[in-house]
Amino acid sequence: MPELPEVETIVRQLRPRLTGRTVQRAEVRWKRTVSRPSAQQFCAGLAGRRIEALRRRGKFFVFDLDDGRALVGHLRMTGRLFVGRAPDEAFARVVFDLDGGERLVFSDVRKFGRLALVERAEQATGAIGPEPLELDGGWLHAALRARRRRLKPLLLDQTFLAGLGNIYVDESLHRARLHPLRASDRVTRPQAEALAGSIRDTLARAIAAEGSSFDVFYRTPEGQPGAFQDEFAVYGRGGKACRSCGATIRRLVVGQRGTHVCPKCQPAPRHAR
DNA sequence: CAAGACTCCTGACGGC
DNA sequence: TGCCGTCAGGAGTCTT
Repeated sequence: MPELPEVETIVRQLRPRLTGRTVQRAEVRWKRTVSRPSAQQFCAGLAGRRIEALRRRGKFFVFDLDDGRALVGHLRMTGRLFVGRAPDEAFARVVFDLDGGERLVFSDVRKFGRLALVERAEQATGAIGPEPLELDGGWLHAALRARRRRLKPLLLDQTFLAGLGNIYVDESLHRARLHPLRASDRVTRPQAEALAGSIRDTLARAIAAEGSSFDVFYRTPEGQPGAFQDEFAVYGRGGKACRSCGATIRRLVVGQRGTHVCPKCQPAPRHAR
């Protein structure tokens, strides 16, 4: 599942290849992939537009266009972006013909991914929380205490913090030695500092590794897998030994999400919400 | 306000 | 071998 590090990697790789390019034509092959406006208006609005800049906001990628509007997209589970040929043409949902004869393909097996053409990027991203790469421990402490939520679902909530998904929440909580069921309003200041640090550090290391690829769904636009899955401490490691203490990693379900914890490093809270 | 259920999708996987 | 049920999961919506 592409999360912040994967989207960041994709944007970094696409930036030199797409900046300054013009979209000559857009073709929508699966209408629901375009969330707004209509597929027809989406194509008409993009024709002839030059891509001025590429950036990321949370898990969204944003292409700023020369008319002031923005093409905003979310990969959700299985969305992928390719310049040139898509490995499997059957999953190409939206195809952009660029100047110079190249093309950009939005491919998506499960069809959850979305693209939008909007006046301002915020219209597509909604009011999401701050970026976590420079997360401040003091801010996080205050924000956690202002809510009464379990830590994991709160960290997954994009309106609270933008960019974390199932993998990096589990990894960050383990590194901070906090249990996912811990009540957010019972996190101490030092624990919040540790959590902020582990989130920043986990994301930075994942970006350095160009993201995580443990199934066929995430590849960089260059077609390469990421390498961060080799550094997972808990995610997908249920039944295996914790690398820091040797205890057996457990898999539980929190908020309908597969969740991985080390019972020794992350003791269950007395006051779980 | 918090949390659970349900929905959208399809490939992968376990069971027989 | 092959069919079938179940599951995973980001985020929005609805219900409790």
